[in-house]
Amino acid sequence: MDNEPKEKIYSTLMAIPRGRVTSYGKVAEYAQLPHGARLVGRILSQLPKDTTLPWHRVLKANGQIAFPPGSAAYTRQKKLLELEDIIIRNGRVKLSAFRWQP
DNA sequence: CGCCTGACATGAA
DNA sequence: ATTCATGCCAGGC
Repeated sequence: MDNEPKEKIYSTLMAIPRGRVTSYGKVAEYAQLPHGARLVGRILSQLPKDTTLPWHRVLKANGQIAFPPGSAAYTRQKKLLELEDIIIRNGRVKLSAFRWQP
């Protein structure tokens, strides 16, 4: 089967160091999925809740969380990010953390 | 088989 | 900086 993309995405996620974040588009790019930003989102949405992947380190291209502010998922992700020294200011993550290079 | 939706990205007004 | 519209891919109905 063609589970390659999924595995690729998993590998990319695991490759993100602590205290650093990236965007769906970048993940898709490094996972060899051209224009697969939504695919990444799809995959993450289908991740099991007991996953060990750092999905919380994945944000939108503009540095915002992909969830509506105030929602449970948003709060959860923000919490996880703050635990990694990634402070969120006005719904926007610190740009310093956004520069992640493979 | 066609239409709609969604953890996105980008460009233009 | 904000809002609207379009493009892409996969799934669900």
